[in-house]
Amino acid sequence: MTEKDTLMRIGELSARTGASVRSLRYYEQQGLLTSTRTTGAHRLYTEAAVDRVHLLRLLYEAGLSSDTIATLLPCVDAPAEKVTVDTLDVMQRERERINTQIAAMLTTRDHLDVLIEAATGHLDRQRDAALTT
Amino acid sequence: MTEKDTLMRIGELSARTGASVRSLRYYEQQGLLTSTRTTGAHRLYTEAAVDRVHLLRLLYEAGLSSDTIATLLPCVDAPAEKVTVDTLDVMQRERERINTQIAAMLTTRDHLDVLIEAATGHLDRQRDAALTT
DNA sequence: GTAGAATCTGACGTTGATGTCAGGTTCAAC
DNA sequence: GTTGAACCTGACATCAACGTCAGATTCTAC
Repeated sequence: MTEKDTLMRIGELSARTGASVRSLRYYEQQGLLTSTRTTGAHRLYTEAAVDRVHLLRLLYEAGLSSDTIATLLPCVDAPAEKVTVDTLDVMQRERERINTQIAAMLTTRDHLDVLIEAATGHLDRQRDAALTT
Repeated sequence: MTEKDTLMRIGELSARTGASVRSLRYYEQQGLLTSTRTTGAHRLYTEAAVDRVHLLRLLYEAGLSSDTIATLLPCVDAPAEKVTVDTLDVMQRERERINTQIAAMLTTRDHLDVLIEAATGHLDRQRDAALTT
């Protein structure tokens, strides 16, 4: 058995992932995270849960919704068994959404760079003027 | 005068930008969009409003909030007059946020590519099996 | 001047991920 | 067995960018 069985409770998982306890419970409620339970109904997580939560955070940060993640996770876990034309469609739509949003962010970042350049220049001149007064 | 004075009303601006009428009023309420008014209080927009709305949509799509946009717009309009250390800070924070989110989206897109590859392969095999039955 | 389309303001509804609080239970250590 | 920390469920709160609806007013064309 490779089962090290080093189970942790929700507080530790929260500390190790940065996700709030509330969020972890929410993820479970959305079917994105599983846990075994203690006889007293306290949640127990394996080491693998840490990676799973990190994956969830990544996908959330990339703008995926809980629903979308719930649709795609089976494909992540069961490499090919759970794939349907619908899930493939979700993947491709999401990929498109990400592409357009990346484009918007790149353009916006360029705009910000111009603004930052102008702003630092302006503030530098202001500071110089103040120093020579 | 270069004032062509081809003013348009909110319905036309909506049609030309893709933003809903509701959104345009909301933008104005947030101080992101200005309009003159007809004697009967109907909004009138110049051609420049089209570009402004497109800019707003871009910034929203890049994840900026109304508040952030409201802070930065003066810097866009008055190249250097309205810049303070605070606005510069907002710009830099927003740039950082965009960078980390782009990173998340790139990683997620890579994951999706792997999934899509596996999925198309699996579905192709399924289809082939069905055809040869 | 009248009809019908467009617009106005104001207010309440929605959605999704999470915060927060209440009241009760369980766990770990002593 | 007692205590204090951690945990449980359930419920309501939040926030932002809208949607939507109501009731009134204005514009445009005839």
